[in-house]
Amino acid sequence: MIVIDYKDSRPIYEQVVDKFRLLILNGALGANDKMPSVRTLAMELSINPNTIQRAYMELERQGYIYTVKGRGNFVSDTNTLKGEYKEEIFKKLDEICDTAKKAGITAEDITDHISEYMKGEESKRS
Amino acid sequence: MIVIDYKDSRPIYEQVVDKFRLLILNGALGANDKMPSVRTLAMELSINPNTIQRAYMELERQGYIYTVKGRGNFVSDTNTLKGEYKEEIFKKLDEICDTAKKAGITAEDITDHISEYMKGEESKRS
Amino acid sequence: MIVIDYKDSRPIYEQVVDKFRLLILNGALGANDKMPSVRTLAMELSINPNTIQRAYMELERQGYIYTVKGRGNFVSDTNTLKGEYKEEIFKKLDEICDTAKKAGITAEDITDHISEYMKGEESKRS
Amino acid sequence: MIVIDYKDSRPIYEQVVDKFRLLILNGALGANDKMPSVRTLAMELSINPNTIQRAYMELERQGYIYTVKGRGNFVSDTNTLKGEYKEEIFKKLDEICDTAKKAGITAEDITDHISEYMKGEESKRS
DNA sequence: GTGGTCTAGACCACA
DNA sequence: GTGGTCTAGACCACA
Repeated sequence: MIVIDYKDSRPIYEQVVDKFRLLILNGALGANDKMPSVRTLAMELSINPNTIQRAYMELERQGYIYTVKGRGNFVSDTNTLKGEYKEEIFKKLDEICDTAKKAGITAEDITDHISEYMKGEESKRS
Repeated sequence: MIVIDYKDSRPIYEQVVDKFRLLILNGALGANDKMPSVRTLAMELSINPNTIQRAYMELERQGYIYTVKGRGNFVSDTNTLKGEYKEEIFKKLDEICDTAKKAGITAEDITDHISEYMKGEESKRS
Repeated sequence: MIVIDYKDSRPIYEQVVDKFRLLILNGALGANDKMPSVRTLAMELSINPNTIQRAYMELERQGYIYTVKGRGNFVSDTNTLKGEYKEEIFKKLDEICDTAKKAGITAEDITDHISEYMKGEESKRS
Repeated sequence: MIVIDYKDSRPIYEQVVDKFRLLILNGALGANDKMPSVRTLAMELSINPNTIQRAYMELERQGYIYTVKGRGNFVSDTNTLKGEYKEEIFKKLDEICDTAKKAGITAEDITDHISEYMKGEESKRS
C-alpha cells in the first residue's frame, strides 16, 4: 500500500505523511477507518518505529487522523481537509508562478503549458 | 540587492543561488558582468564566506557563472540557461499537478485557478 | 580500502571521489551497499568530516551514491554510470590526442604507443 | 596569435604556457626567435604582467625559452624538447588508461576508440 | 547514530 | 585582492 523511495531526497517521515494524505483525500481510506499500528507499519516497511510515530504525529497535527489512546489511530472526516489541501496546492502553484515571472517567463507560457499538460494526462487515461 | 530571509527554512546558500539565478535570467545581471567577490558579499550580508563560496560553486556547476582564478566570478551567457530554467519550472508544476490529481483535484480546478491567478497578477501591474 | 596521497596535488576531496568511483564501477561496491559513514571515514583517514562530506556530495551529484537522511549514504545502480564514465575517459583521451597533434606528434605515434602500452600491461598480468 | 579562454578552468598563466609550447613545438616559433616582451603581451591580452612573467618563468624552467637580461626572451632549440613533450603526453595517456582499466574498461575498448578517433580526425583534413 | 548547514579562521595558488 | 581547500567545532533534522 505504501512504498518508500529511498532515492527520494525527502525525509522518510515526510514521504509517509504525503502517501497517507493522498490515500485519505482520494477516499482509499475512509473516515474512522483504523490506521495500521505504528509497530506493524514499521515492520512492514522495515523502518524505524520513531519515523512512523513522527509521521502519525504530523498527520494528527494536520487533522488527517486522530489518536485514541490504547486503541490506535483513526482517519478523520475529510470534509474540511479537502478544501485546505486545495488551498495548499494552489499556494504552491502561485509561488512557482511568481518566481517564474521574476525569471522572465510570461503568464502565457505558464497557462499554455499547464493546460496542455492537463490535456495530455487526460488523454492518457481514456 | 540580495536579501537573506532567516525565517525561510531553506539553507542560506540555496537562497543566494536562487536570488542570483533570477537576477541573471531576467537580465539584471548581464553576460560577463562581474559578480561581487566572495568576501565582499559575505561582509555585506554578514554571512560566512564559506557559505557564499558554496553558493557560487553551485551557480558555476549549473552554468550561471564562470570562475577566473585570481580574478573573480563572472556571469555566463544566458541563452541556453533560460530554456533549462523553463523546463525546470514546468517539471515542478507538472509534479504538483500530478499529486493534486491523486488527491482528487480536477484538471479544471487547476487550470481555472492558474489562469485566474495570472490575470490577477496582470491587473496588479497595470 | 581508501588511501590519501598527500603528495598528490589534487585536493583530498577529489581523490576520495575518484577512489570511490573506481570501487563502484569495478564492482567492489555493489548497488545499495552502504557507504562508510561520513564520520567513520573521516576518523579512519584522519581527515576533517567536512572534507568527506564534500566528497560524498560530489558523488551524489554525479549519481554514484544516494543519501537517505538519518540513515547514511548508499551506492546507486551502476548501469548508466559505466557508460558515462567511459565517455568521460574517451573525451579526455581525445583532448590529449588533439593537443599532441598540434605539437606535431603523428596519429601513428599515438596509436602505436597506446597499443604497445596496452600489450605491456596485458603481459604483466599473465 | 594567443587567445585566452576565460571560461577555461585552468589558470591563465598555464594557458599561456601551453599555447607557447605548441607554437614552439610545431615550428611556428623557431629557435632564437624573440618572444613578445612581457609588457607588450600583457597589454595585448589585457592581462596582469605578473601573469605573463610567471608563464615565461615556467617556459624557461621547462627549457622552451631562454632569457637574456636587458634584451628579452628567446626561443630555445627544439631538438630535445620534442622528445620530452612526447614522453609527457605518453605518460598522461598511460595514466588515463590505467584508471580506465581499474574501472573495468578493457584494453580493447581503449585502443579501438583511439584508432577510430584518429581516423576520423585524419579524414576531416583530407 | 547519520547527514546537512554554518561559522571562524587558516593557508595556498593565482593575478 | 580573488577564489579554493581544509580544519575545528557547533547545532540541527532525521531515523
